[in-house]
This record gives sequence, structure tokens and C-alpha cells, in this order.
Amino acid sequence: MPKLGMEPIRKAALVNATISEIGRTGSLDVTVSQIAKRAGMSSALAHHYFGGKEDMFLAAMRHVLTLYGAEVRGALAVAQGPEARVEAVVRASFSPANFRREVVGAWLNFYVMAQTMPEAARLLDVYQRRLRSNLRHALRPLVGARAAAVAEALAALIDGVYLRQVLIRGRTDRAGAVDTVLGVLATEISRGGRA
Amino acid sequence: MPKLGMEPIRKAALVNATISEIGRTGSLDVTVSQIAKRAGMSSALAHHYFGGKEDMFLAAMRHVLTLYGAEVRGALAVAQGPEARVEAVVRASFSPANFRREVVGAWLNFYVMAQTMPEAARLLDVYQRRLRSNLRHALRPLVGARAAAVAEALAALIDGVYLRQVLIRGRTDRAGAVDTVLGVLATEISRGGRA
DNA sequence: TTTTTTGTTGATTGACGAGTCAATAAACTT
DNA sequence: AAGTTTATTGACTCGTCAATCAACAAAAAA
Repeated sequence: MPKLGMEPIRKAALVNATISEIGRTGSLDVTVSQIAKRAGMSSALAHHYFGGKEDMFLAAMRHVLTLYGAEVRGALAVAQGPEARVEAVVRASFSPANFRREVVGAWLNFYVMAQTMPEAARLLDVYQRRLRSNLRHALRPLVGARAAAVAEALAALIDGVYLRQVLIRGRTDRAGAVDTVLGVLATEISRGGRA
Repeated sequence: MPKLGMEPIRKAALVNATISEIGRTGSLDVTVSQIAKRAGMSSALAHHYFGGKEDMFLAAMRHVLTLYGAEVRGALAVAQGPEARVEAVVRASFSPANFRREVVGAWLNFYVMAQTMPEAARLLDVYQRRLRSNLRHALRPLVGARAAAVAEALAALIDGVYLRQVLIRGRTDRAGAVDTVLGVLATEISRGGRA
């Protein structure tokens, strides 16, 4: 029963399944069979659509990064004023979609992937640059010359808070995460551009 | 030529080799043979001294955590005044020993381990608690009621800055890392206990 | 209607790796 | 001297998994 035009559907299913499985197991020790099964197809088909496991991982990563990028852009579009812009980036980073344990677990493993797969490192690098750049521009009017340093700190803080979520056994605390970052932001703003 | 009393020596060698290999490959996909080879013995012997690969991983993690704990305690012992105490914790976190790419890579993978191995999660939890507790106490006189929140932020910031190191391809920047964290600390202190 | 393209899978291959075992040897005990 | 404990390894087992292949089915193109 080959319905045509399956390729994009199957690929999307595989990408989602890859993220799910990496998040569920919390590691990259995920077999192609597991992924394929969750996506409702044979492992052979998974290999057919993607060159191999590595390509699936990269596609999954690209997908998460794309979603995140869209979320940030969307939030920035409606933000008025520099402070709102920074807040938009922060809130987007901890949006419900990105903040499920599953996805956080996947992110953690993307970092691991970046250690071995140059393409993964490149993707992560792009995201890092964009994040810092967004923060820097929004911060300029708020903290002047300190913008670069504060952007660097906020970016690291976001990663750190995010990372901490994978550790905490109980419920993930989105509000708390946002508060932590915005709290530091508020302090930095109150200091303003003073050296 | 069985010289007696080899056990502690071999175990130590294996622990070091485990850290090295995890750091070198940047993942937990390290074979017992690789570890054993680097430690200068057969894989069978590695299995003889440790129950299995998992035990080696845990021992390696315990070792890194122990070293880090000792470093923090040492730095705290000579610190005078609350501000110096916070600084001591920060500087210890980025001490040359802990800040080699190799070790940072290992840390990253300890986070991954914590996703699957309850014992690893426990170890990491202990470290997290101690770190936050140390920071909180030192911060109390500096920022009053905000101590808990600021401690939380600094802890996350340290993790985040640390994590970022594994991404950066070029030389690791210890001074920059410390500056980023101390910069935020300075701003928080200048705000003091004001709500 | 033949051919080609697209979809799909069960079975197989080939590699690799964790853990076990049997055997060997040197020390230490009795 | 006989027996026990500690050290050490090569060879082997058993399982798993990524990747490939051969084959089948249906739609589209010729």
C-alpha cells in the first residue's frame, strides 16, 4: 500500500521519535530499531530515508534548534523596548515546548554529540552566536559598554539553569528557572552602564 | 611477577584512564579495552578489579568530585570574609585541574550518566547541594535575604560557563570564565540586600 | 502494458564489545 | 612442601546493533 509522498512524513516521524527516545533514555545509546519502532516503521526504512543513525541525530538536533529559533524570533517580534526584548529571549528559552524533561535531556546529549560530530558542533555554535548576539543588542541600551559581558553571563546562566533541570528528579520548575535568570537581569539593569 | 598490593595502584590507574578516555572521546562510548590499554593492563584485569564498566565510571566520577570538593574546602579554609569565601568557591570551580578540556568533557558526561545511573545522580546531587550551601552561607552577609536566590543563580552560572567550555573549539579561557562569574557576583553585591 | 519510481520489510551480514573462564605464575601461609 | 591467596592474561561466549540486500507491492510514467 505505498501511498506516495511518504518521505517528508516518515522523516518527520523519525525526527520526533529520535528526540523522544534520546530524551526518554537520557543518552545517545538509542538504537535505530527503537527509533524506527516508535516512529511506526521498520529499521530498514529508517535507514532508507536517512543515510544512517548519525543523520537522524543531526536532523533531530536541527529540528530542535529550528523550533527554538522560531520561538525566539516570534517572541522578539512582539517585544517592545530593550528590556522586553531580553525578557523575550529568556522566556523563549524556557518555553513549555523547550522545557519538557524530554527535550532538555535531548539538548544535553546534543552537547555530547558536538564533541564528536563536527556538524553538531557547528549547529550548536550557530545557536550560541545567535543567542549572544540577540542578548547583546537588547542589552546595549540597558547596560551600555557592559552589554557584551552581561550577554555572555546571561547566555551561560540560561544554559546552566537549563542544564540543572536534567538533574532534578522531581517536577521541573519553569517559573523558578525564568525567575532566576530574570532576577540576575534585573540586578544588572539596576546597575546600568556603571563600570 | 605478581607484586602484591597492586589493587589500589591498578584501581587508581583505571580511574585516571577512565577520565582521560571519556574526556578524550567526549562521550561515554568508551570500551573497557580502551581504558585498560591506557592504564597499561588487559581488559580482563580491569574487570577483575572493578565489577564492570559501570563501576569504573562511578569510581571516576567519585574521584573527580572528591578532588573538586577538596579544592573548594582548601580554598575556603584560607578565605577571609564573606566575599573572599564566595570568590574561593568560584575560583576553585575553575581551577586549572578542573578546567582542562578533558575534565570538562568528563563532567558533561557525568551529567549524562546521571540520567541513567541512580548512583551517579546521587553523587551529582550531593555536589550540587554542597555548592549551593557554601554559596548561600557566604552570600548571606552580602545580600541578606536574597542569598538563596543569588546562590542558585551563581551555581547555575558556574555550571553554564563551565559547560560552554566544551563547545569552544579553541583554547579554553580560564580567566574569562572566572571574570564572567565574578562580574555577576560584583553586581549582586553592589545591590546588596535591597529587594 | 511494460517500465520505472517509490515504499516497505524480513532476513542476513559483519563488526564490535562486555563479561567469563581457564590457565599460569609468583608471592605468602602453615 | 603443600596449599592458599593475589596478579595477570589470551581466548572465548554471547549478545547487540548498524547497515545491506533481496524481494514484494503499488502507483506513475512510457
